[in-house]
Amino acid sequence: MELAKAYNPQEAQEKWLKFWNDQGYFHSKPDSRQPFTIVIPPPNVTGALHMGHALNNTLQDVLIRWRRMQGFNALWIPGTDHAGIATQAVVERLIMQQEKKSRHDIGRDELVKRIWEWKDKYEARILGQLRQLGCSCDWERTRFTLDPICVRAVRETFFKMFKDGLIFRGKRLVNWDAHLQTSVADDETYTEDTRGGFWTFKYPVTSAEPGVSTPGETNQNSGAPTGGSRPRLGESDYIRFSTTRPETMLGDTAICVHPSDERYKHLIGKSVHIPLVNRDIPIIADGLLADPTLGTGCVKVTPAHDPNDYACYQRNPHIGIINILNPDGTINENGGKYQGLDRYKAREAVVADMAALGLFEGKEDRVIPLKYSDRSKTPIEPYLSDQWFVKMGDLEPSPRREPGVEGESPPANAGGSPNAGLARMAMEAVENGQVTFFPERYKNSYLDWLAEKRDWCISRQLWWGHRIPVWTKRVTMQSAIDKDPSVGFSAIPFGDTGKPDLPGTKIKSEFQDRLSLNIRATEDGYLELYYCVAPGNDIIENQLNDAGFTQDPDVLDTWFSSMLWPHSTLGWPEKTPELEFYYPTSVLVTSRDIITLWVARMVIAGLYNLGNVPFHQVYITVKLMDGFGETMSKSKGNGVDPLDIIDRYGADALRFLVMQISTETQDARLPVANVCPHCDTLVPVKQEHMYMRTKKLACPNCKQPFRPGGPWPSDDPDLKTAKQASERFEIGRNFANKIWNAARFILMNLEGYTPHAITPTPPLPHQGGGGMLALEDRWILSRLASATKDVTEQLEGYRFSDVARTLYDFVWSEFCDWYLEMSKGRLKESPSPGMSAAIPGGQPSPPAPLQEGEGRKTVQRVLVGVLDAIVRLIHPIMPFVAESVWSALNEVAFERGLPKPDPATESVMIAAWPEFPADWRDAKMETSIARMQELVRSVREVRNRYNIEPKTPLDAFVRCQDAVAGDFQTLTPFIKQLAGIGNLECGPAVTKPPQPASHVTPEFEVYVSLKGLIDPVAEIKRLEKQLVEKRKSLQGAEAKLGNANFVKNAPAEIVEQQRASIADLQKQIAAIEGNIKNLP
RNA sequence: GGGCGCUUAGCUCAGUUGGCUAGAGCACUAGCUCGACACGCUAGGGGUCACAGGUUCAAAUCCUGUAGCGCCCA
Repeated sequence: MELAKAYNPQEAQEKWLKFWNDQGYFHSKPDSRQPFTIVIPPPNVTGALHMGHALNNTLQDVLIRWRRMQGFNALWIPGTDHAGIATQAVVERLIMQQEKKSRHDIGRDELVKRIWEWKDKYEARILGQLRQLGCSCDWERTRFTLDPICVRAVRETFFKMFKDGLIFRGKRLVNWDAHLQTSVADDETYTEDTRGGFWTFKYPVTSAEPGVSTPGETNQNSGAPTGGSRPRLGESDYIRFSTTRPETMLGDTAICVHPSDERYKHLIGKSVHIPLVNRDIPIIADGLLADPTLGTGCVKVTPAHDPNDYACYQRNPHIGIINILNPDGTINENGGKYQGLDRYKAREAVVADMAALGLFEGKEDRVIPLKYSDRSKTPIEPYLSDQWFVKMGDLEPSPRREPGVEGESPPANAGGSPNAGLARMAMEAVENGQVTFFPERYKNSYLDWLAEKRDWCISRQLWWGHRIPVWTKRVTMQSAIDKDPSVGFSAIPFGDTGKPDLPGTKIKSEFQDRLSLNIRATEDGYLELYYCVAPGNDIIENQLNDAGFTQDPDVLDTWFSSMLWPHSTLGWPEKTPELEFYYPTSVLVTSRDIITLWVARMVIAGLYNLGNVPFHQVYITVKLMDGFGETMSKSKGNGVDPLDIIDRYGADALRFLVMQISTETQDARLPVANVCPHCDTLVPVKQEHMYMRTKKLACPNCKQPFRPGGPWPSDDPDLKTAKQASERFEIGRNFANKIWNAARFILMNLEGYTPHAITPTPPLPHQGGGGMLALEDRWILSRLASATKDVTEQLEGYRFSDVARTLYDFVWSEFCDWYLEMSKGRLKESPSPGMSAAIPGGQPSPPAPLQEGEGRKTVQRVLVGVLDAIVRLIHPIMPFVAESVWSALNEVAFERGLPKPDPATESVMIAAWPEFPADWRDAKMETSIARMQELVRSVREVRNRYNIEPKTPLDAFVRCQDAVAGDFQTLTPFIKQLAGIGNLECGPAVTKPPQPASHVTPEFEVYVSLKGLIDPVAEIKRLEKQLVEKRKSLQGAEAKLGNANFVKNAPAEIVEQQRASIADLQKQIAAIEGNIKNLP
């Protein structure tokens, strides 16, 4: 049988993807095996997958394929995430580009419809990419965070939390995107240095004490004069301050100084006048906000529009809080005459008016760090608004719950501490080892973040997502007490007492598992009623609508649905067989930047909903950087498309690289190159090529121009754009080809193969008729057993990079470089027995019981057996080349395997993971071969040094002890073959040829006869260089042994090692010196 | 400001709990079509382990500090 000369990844991918899929290997259902489960971190449907996804998903597939082979019932659930704001923003931008319409122009229903269309397209694309990578996901179980099963889980969780008092309404300063008119999370913003201004103003100090104002009063009174009479002021009666946002003066509610600042001590408690809105505000002392060393030492306080000022307000609530912005970024009614102006227009107007009043002191141009919305690329405004929160802190001693209700269970308390809140519960799961992190250090980020127990703002002012299942109505206190029919109470199942007392209003018992009520009194004397409806109660929802309640327009933070992913995908809240069998999942593979946002919340949700952690292990992947240590992104133009890589190098190559770079560090660099669209040359990406800064680049090879990769808005018909790649993928491509060709060689030599048991134990000579194992056979089996054990342990410890290296070294440097070469003699011997190495070490070879071609048969079995094991071991990493070789083997060596041959499975995917007895490993054997390798290398080195034709045989004389000579004699056929030796003599009494090239090792000295070819001067020079090195080592070793402390303190074996090395070195030095003397 | 990581050959990285003369791949140099593989074979050159102290018989490895790069949190 003969394979193609080179491995063709595309052909293999096409063939085996279809085969695996048709065979249904990816599908899992509960059975009697032990489960091994992974849920995919659902990629956002925002766009296509990038290299980071490829990395993450490759590792998951490696784990799944490996565990499946180990006999686990392996399930990998795929799916995608609706990714709230990210997706909505992308689609809104598209609609704006194509139709010049905003979301308000097309309306909520239409926008949501358009986003679904986008989602369908990108979901298909993403899942297709995963398939191309070879991911063995159970596609029949594909989920989407907005599909009905997930919707139900979200509503169930929300209802449960609402009922448990864990969800509450509160005012918070949020990042407001005035363009998209929504709040955005911190991670959806970025900070950029922006040219701005730094204005200095002064406020006149008034003598009167300011009245204490509440927010409500302040709002209503804004614009009305307060503070009484104001006498004329001197210069010392002003307070000077600076700001980068003058328009926020409209919302100032205090001036703040440091309590220890002598300049202002006498003013604390007095007030200043804001002429723009004709309002007096107090001068307060707050050591946390004011810094006496900066500027004037005074700062204005605008609680509603600055996070630090808001914190100051929380410490000093009496100063009040005034919101001056409308959602669209214009000034609202609290801005007096500036109402309706855009905030930037208002800024100009404020500065002009202050100048006109003589209160403007000057402006300095300054570069300031400004927060931008990642979605709209417009500046963020800190903005005060009503939001829904999840309470993260510990619970009150008596958790707020409706009294007397049966079946009510407190939040799962898996951590064990009484009254542990959500954050505490999740911390305990990690502290007590129910969840472990790899690498371990990441548990610190998790614990530190949870320890803050900050409440989680879960509402988003978006249209794309899970709509908040709360119906609201604002009523007067009296109408509530009167159960006024006009406010719709007749439709609502209010409690048995007939009166909504505050708080803790009861709901009629028959509605308790469907409805939960929260009532909030407003500052202006109204009641706000919030009904949360459990899923599947459309009738109640309609009743609420009919009674004039409105559903909250906001949607939930995307992470609220993502946190349920490990159990919602399995059908929760239904008690499905899948949930029973696969939950908790085995491991989560994800990136470090969402440890807090996602991992922690999944633990919370798992514990809260099911009383059990969602996974036992968390593996945090490295983060991919480009060659300059910058994060990769499409917008920079240094991103690599995984499909381009698969096209160019093959999926196996991509996967191998991923393994290789997955070390325990946190970053991995991947230098990126532009691929010349004309001649396919790789041109390294330089930093000046990024961000579309270079429009045109000349190929250094073909000199033709092209455009470097980047987020170009459109194609250029005249200038082709480069795809991107990296030559680092070549190692994986080459490795796949190497495996392929090793298989090709073996398959070409399998004629007459017969299966038979192969085992290096019990020791020789006979294997019950299975043929005699030669030394090299036992050696490769020893190495195989060792590599297999290492790989298994490395996978268990998530040491992916080590796995790649172990396999690469074993397959390439041991199996191919040495064993395959050594096998060639016996393969040629057919049909009569010939060259084969018996066991060295003085044991006489048994009388040859060999039948015709027995050596060939044995080596065929070993070759097939080891190749079979290699293919299994490599399969999780490089499934396509593995399956290709497996299927080829199935044609000619269907019965195979170590130690006993068995009929092969039809796919390597479902073959068993190899495991070999520990006693296959034989250190003595490995030493013999290593010594032989050194001998061969030293002769080759001589040949290369003197530029002697490979075909010219060399005579070699090896001086060594009898035991070593015995080994060499046994291995003579290989030594001659591999080093190109004509005559080989070895033993203690071997005489040196005249003028030899020499090589000295601790165990033997080689002399290669060069018959006058030698260059004595060069040879002496080389030997002297070696002498210097050896003497230096000798000195070092002698110094150590001369140190009494070393002999006293170091372990005996280390001391012994040094002694032995001194003896070796002395011997070698003497030999080299002798060799120099012998040269003329 | 707090936390984490990185700095080893021209490049990308290994280097287990300190212990022989610090390794690999790519790149470089020289030589190879002997039927597995030029995506290859053979050999070679190339490193003051960021810097400065300290602990130790012994430091790339442990400790302290400095510098640079990067990430996370505030």
